[in-house]
Amino acid sequence: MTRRSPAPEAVKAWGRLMRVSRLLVEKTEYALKAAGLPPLAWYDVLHELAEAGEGGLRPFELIDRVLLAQYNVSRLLARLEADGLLEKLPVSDDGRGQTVRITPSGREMRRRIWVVYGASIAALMGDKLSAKELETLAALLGRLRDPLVGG
Amino acid sequence: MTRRSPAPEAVKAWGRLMRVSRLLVEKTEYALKAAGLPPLAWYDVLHELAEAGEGGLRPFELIDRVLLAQYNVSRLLARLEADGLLEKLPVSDDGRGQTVRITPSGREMRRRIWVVYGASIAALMGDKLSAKELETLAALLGRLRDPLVGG
DNA sequence: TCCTTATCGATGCAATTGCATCTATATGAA
DNA sequence: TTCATATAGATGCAATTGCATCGATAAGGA
Repeated sequence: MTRRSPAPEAVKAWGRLMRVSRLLVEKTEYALKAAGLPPLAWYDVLHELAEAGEGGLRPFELIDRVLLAQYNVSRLLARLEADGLLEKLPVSDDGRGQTVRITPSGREMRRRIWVVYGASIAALMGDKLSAKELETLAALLGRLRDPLVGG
Repeated sequence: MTRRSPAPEAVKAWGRLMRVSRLLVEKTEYALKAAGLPPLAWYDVLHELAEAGEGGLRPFELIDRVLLAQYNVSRLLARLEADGLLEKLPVSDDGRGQTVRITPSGREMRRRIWVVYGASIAALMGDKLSAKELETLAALLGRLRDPLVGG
């Protein structure tokens, strides 16, 4: 990390990015709460587990995907398990680990969250920019990802 | 909030926005921590207070500007005050409130944080996109702000 | 004036997060 | 095998956040 000072355009874009992302998260979390649903992080985990299918995922695989710290994943999984949304299975070839698999309730919860979450995305992004603009935005944001991060 | 489901472009842009903003915040917070400096939220407050000048700001004015909940601002100000970075003054025409003013130490701390924060912005945004692209990004993000929010 | 309601800011308590560390198993070198 | 090191995941404890509410002052109508 060099010690140069940033271009004014960079500062402006940074400020907008920080402010807008927080605003959108806040509004979405609020909508979920108002609907009596759990927070976004739960959706992220359920989404990844649903994608992973019956084979499930190891917690350490989840860590990369959901961008949470190890201890946060550990505790989040414990909460989801307590709610019956996923199950932890021992993994045969590694006694340290476990495999986490989504349950039918978990899939149902994911679906219920998506009704509100998806609507929030539609209202907060889809209604504000055209498809072309959304693609431009996604492309520009993609260039800000760490080169080490694929996808 | 309608119950429509979002366009694929909206979902993709949303995902990028969520992921990139978290990634950039994380990297910046890490850089600050590594330099023995306080978190970004401290900078935000010190920045606003520095802009406000000797007249200071009322806490409720700060709430809009830094996009934090009232109780978070209340406690954040208490921490900054405990560190001597700001002072709270009674306000003559409103017995309920106070005015918060930055101290010289506060200005110095703001400057020190900016060395690292600014460098982080330069590295994470300035180096990744051209000035023109940064302007496009800022303009698109600007359109995502709530219409109620000015600026 | 009196009373009701609104606003400003603080705070008790529970939940969550961050940090450091722990236990247990795996891996790899000697 | 044996020991040192690395990795998977959990957890004790402190700090922070979120929620609800409080105390105090203001504002506005009867």
